Amino acid sequence: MAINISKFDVQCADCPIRHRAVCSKCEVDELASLEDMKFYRTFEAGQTIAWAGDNLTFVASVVHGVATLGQTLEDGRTQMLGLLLPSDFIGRPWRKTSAYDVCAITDVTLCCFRRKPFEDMLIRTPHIGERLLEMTMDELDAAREWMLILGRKTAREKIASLLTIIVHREQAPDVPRANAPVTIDLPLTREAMSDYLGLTLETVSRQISALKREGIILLEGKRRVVVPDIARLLAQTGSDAISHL
Amino acid sequence: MAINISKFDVQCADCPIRHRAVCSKCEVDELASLEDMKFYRTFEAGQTIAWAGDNLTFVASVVHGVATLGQTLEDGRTQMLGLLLPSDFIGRPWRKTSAYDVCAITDVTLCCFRRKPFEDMLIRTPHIGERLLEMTMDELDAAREWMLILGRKTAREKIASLLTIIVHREQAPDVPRANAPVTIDLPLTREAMSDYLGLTLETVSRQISALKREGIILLEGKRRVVVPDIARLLAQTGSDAISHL
DNA sequence: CGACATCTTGACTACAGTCAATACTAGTGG
DNA sequence: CCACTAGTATTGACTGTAGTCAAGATGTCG
Repeated sequence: MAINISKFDVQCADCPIRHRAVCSKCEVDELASLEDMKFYRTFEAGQTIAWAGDNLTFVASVVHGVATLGQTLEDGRTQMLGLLLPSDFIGRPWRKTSAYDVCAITDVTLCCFRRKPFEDMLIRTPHIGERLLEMTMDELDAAREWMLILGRKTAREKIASLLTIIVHREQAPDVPRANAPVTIDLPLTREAMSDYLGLTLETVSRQISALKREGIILLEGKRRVVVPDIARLLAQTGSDAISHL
Repeated sequence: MAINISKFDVQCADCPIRHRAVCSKCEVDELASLEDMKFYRTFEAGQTIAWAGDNLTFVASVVHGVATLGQTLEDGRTQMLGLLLPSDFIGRPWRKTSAYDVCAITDVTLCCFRRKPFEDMLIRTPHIGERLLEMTMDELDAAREWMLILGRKTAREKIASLLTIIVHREQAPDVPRANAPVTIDLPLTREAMSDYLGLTLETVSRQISALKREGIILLEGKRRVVVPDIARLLAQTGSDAISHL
């Protein structure tokens, strides 16, 4: 597992996730402390960042790229537990090992902090803890929304829900414009979608074909989806309101 | 919805959840502030504490009893998202409405704080925020464990997992004794179990009957379960390690 | 005892899983 | 440039698990 340590010396002030990551509430002096501690790591698409149970000596923010959080049963069944996008946080303070598998699905850059110094900083710097609390609560809401999808929705509803969630994330939520067509690039293979939704990849494929056949979505290539009318897609999700991640 | 405001004036020092709840890290002076703010509320078994979308003017700790966190699709399908046991926290600071249905399944006593003063206190008192962060992270881990159960396990594995989790909670985790028989009282009806596991109540009933037929569990009445050999039950869960809630 | 909740069991159905063949796409090397 | 391969996606035929509908059993409380 080759790990590239790339020290760009990106200034926090210029950081693309400065205003959303765990550091977003920090004052200039606090940011300076973090700046001293931080180091970058990059992972290639497909690389595993950590296996469940691995020692994790750092915590980190995703700067670029997409990673997944997942868990595996001994017979190989896997369930994806979350998508990690830029500004999302990896690791848990005061816990030595990773509870989940973390995999880079695109090339990923992490802004890392060794765990112990970060924990000390967390105690000394309430702004970090406050932001981490907010982010953790958002994750919890997202996880609970997924529980409803996993436990109670049909295959078709699951696919529609996933697409809806991705639409809401890609298109910044500021403009809730009526029914202009929306194009999304799926960052996921059919198999990754199936791991996310608790389905098989064949079922995912069939449901996507069905939605296409009915004109609810259009495909441009395999990974690019056009939604001509979001309302029609929403009607397939089984619930009117889908929120975040 | 009759709400009883019972002002026992229980001293925090004597509180049964003093050392596990959101206040557990507080110093005496901090505790005194909380003591000034708090008020008790009780709900009868079966009562709804809040519906999803309701205005929630308070946050609270569960002192006595068991409540559930759930979500409902418009056609009536419901998914339980968590069990709230004594010391668990209800509500989310800085959010005005409840994101979920909260129902008392036994008589419940809550230690409540009006939201706004609690938010102010949270900023002034890092000890509270630290504890709330810990608790939220635990909830997140529990929710993610459930995602795996909901998404990837068979009906039989789901039932075995639920029983295992309840065993681990009832029996304090201190004694990991080998294979002494364990008795548990289910706080849940078959329907509640089905809502938890994303199954129908008929399937729950059938699987429990099957486990009984095979001698993996014994029933004393409908709600009391004896597990003669935990290892055999664990072997039915599909995963070797089940952690918490 | 009767009324109502809850639970169990059976017969049948349907949705999604499994296994397998085929198609599409992109990348590699002759 | 084309042939070959490997990874990804689609589709079909069949199976099996859990859902649905319904009857009856058990249990609890007035």
